[in-house]
Amino acid sequence: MMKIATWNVNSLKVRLTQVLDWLKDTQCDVLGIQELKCDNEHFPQNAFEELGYHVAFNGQKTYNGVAIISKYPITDICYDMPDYNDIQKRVITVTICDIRIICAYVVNGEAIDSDKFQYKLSWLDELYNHTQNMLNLHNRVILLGDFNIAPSDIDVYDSAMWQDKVLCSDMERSWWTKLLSLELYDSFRLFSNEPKQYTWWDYRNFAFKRKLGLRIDHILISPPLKDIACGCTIDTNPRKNERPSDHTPVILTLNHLNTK
DNA sequence: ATGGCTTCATAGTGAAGA
Repeated sequence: MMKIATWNVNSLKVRLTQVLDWLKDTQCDVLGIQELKCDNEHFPQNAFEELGYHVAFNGQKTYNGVAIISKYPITDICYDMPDYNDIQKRVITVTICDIRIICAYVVNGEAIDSDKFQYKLSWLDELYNHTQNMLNLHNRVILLGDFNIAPSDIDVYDSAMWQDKVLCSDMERSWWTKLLSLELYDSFRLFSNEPKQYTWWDYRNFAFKRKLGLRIDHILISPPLKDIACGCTIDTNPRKNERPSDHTPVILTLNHLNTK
């Protein structure tokens, strides 16, 4: 059994104790983190290594930043997307146990009519190309992270209100469909068709307590991993912490994986 | 209800997140 998770922590500095406690509690093998909001000089490498984890990170001051934490050795680290000139640190790609893992923090996009949305669309095109390249080179591929896309109306607390809004627009959902047509699977939906299964809730208006959320954090897997996937769950417990992240972790479980 | 809350930043008429 191997547990692989994604979690947008919204500042690793603020959330470090919560992340370390969560790793101890869940015994997670691999964790992709987004929104570090810390530069590489301040990444808390020792704290993870003291728990027996390896780390790879791609951070910057103030915003963005991604990392991968692993009980197994990390090799072939690729920072950013090689063919895309982007000062924002949103992607890191590594190999762990012969699985190519892409950890991504997708651009939010602010609003459909904004410049940031145009940046989001071009950025998504580049992530599609990068993922396709990885699939051409590797059989076992995982693309995980904060996608800032709710794939369908059952992933949204008020789909009428969110219709044509950023995170739910036809443009973003078309990209999602195109991405999955590379033969990737939304691992959460392999095991559940239940609506109202969310990974993010607004800090405001008691959104978590009122169950007003979105499912925007995902773990996508290639066919050989689909064959050994035995569960994918959303762990809402960290959202109940004092000073929580607004996102909560998603955990994929794989069976029969040779970790040598 | 164009607000609500949180973080990082600076001391703003804040910016950004989702």
